[in-house]
Amino acid sequence: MKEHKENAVISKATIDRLPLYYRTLKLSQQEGIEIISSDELGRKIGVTPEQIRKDLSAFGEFGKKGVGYYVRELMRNIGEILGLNRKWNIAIAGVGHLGWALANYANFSPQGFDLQAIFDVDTDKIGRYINEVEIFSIERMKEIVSDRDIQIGIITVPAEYAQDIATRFVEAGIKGIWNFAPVKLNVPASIHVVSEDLSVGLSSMSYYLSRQI
Amino acid sequence: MKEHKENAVISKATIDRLPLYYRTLKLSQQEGIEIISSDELGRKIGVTPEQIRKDLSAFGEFGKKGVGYYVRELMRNIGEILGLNRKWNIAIAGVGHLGWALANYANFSPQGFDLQAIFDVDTDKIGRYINEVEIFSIERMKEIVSDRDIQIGIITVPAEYAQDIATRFVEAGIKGIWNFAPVKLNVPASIHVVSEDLSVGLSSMSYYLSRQI
DNA sequence: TAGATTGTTAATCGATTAACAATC
DNA sequence: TAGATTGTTAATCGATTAACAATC
Repeated sequence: MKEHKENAVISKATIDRLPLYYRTLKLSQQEGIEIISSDELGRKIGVTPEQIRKDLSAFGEFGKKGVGYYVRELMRNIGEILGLNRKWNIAIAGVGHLGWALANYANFSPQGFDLQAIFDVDTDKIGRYINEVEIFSIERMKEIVSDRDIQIGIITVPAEYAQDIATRFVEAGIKGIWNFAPVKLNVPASIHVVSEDLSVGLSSMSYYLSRQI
Repeated sequence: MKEHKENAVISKATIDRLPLYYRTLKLSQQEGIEIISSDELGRKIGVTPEQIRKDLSAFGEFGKKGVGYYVRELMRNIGEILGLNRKWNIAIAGVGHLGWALANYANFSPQGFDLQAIFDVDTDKIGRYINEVEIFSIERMKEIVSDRDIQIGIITVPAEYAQDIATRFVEAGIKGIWNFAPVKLNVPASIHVVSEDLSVGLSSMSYYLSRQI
């Protein structure tokens, strides 16, 4: 088997599909499936088999011609590509409804994401715990991000405070931001920002339904 | 001004940017800005001005050459395109952390989305209210979706129940599904599904940070 | 008028799909 | 071996970017 093809630029679309492959493989494994074809995997995910083979080929040769993919092996390979074998320390800023929901989300740790701290400005909330994770004052962000080696910051504060929080996260030494506030964040290019803009989903839904109903 | 160019197929990418334009125009309007150029708008959103002009040109001519776009007018036009002037009745299925957060999300109604009902299986929750919206048994879905003319269903149940809920929503007469469960839903092609797969965001973040740190 | 900025066509870039040789 | 399925190259499709005439 070839090693990873370094140098090749891999499309964002491909990267975004890898987690789907990983998740579906995991489910298949739990069902006791040991070998899966790109056809079968694609059917489960809603992606063409050619797409899957193309995506995977960017990283190596993980299948067996005439046979398919060994579920366990492909899972391990994709997990390695995605860096899921590694532990990431994360922090949430903003304990509103969404921040609270995310802080209670149980599936972070099995995926290697370890919630280390929660930040808020509300003095009523500071000092409390959500699932054994302490809520700290935002003033202590730098100290705690550094002490606990937190690499990823999650922003669930209202839009008007999001840029300030992003800047604080960056100054505290965070490397990636998962942003739920509906604003464009200005951060250095070295910081990786993933934005979840929930308002887009409903509006685009409205567009499509308008033309139909 | 031309009317909407019917027949033209508009890319999903374009549709997904319209809500960003709309939101940014709204903010600009609140700041008292009356005219905005594609350049300025693009700078605020993080999109090229050419992209904006191209996107808008699919629907008509909304600007004034040499001047820019009248904020109020462009907002009204995009709102109309997105169907935001219309009222949509929505329902949430699943009062977990995320469902609860969404049920408490205050910004639905100003955007024209009216939460009419919440569904759950938990008898402790049924009969209670979240922000004056009642939680009903899932058994009553058909009746309530029909009575209240609910067009959009939001799925925030655990992955293993999502398909069942989707099927029930469809049978109840819903036209669109906003799905937060990490599964591919099998529904008739006429049903518009928007999926928010939150697990993808963190995993892709992990990919990019792995190569960097 | 001169400068600015739109709307649109053409060029480029990127991603998906099709086809098929390789091979298990 | 024959059938199945991968990995990859080529073809197609779609989306973005560049360029510029139109015009306010």
